[in-house]
Amino acid sequence: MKIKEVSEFTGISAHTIRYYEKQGVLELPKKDSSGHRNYSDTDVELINWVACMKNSGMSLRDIKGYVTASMEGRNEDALVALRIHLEKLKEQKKNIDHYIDVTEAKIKRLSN
Amino acid sequence: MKIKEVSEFTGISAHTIRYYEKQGVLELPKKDSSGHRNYSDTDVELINWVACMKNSGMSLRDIKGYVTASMEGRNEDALVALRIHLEKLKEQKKNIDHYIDVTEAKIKRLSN
DNA sequence: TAGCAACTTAGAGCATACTCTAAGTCAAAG
DNA sequence: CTTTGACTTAGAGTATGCTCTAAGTTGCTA
Repeated sequence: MKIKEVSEFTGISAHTIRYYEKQGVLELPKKDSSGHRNYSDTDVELINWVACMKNSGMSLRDIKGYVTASMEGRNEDALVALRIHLEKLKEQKKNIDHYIDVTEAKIKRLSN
Repeated sequence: MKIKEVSEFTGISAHTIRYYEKQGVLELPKKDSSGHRNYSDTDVELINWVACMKNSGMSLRDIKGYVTASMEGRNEDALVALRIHLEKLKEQKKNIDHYIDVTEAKIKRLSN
């Protein structure tokens, strides 16, 4: 897959994919004979999961930690990163539930 | 209340409160004889609610919209801002629930 | 073979939201 | 009186995460 196809498939812009590679969040894929990025199915799968983590609010620093552990076969470290993120998501959910309550209450108070 | 007390009460730093005033998110409070900010109970109450909105992820632009409507007595506009924010919170909650599921599934898959 | 789209790089610019610095004023405590 | 600490301002700097630009190469299509 070329970068544009990956971009369309994952919803991350080509600019952003290159940016992630420059930041070390993603590894550079193999290049074809004319120097263009050529992504394997495995690469695309990883980028897709990165998109998911990004959308769920994981920081690039943490995504990089996950990806690096993953690429180096440090499976336990990758899992730890995911578990920490999961805890953050659950915390966020709790906070949002609270803020929904508070905002609903405020709206009710102002509606009189 | 002086700015430091407001800062302690609301959890927003004095720097940030001044920044909000410069950005027009908050109105400048009355100043005492030596030119220091002197916040009324009403001011503090508003800043506290601003802190709540900020913590729940409302952008400064939207908080400014709410505060301005509120200060100008445009109650319906203030309410609309809150209702829009409430919808965003509910959307966020849905997304987070989804990402919790996805992350848990990923963890399970990697745990084998 | 000319044109066009898609690719490449380094690096600049932007949006959001702070966060800090410099230089100075002012009031109360020792 | 002088030191301490909180306050004032304008404005610079930081962090995150893009987003775009410039200048150039490559490869398909008419």
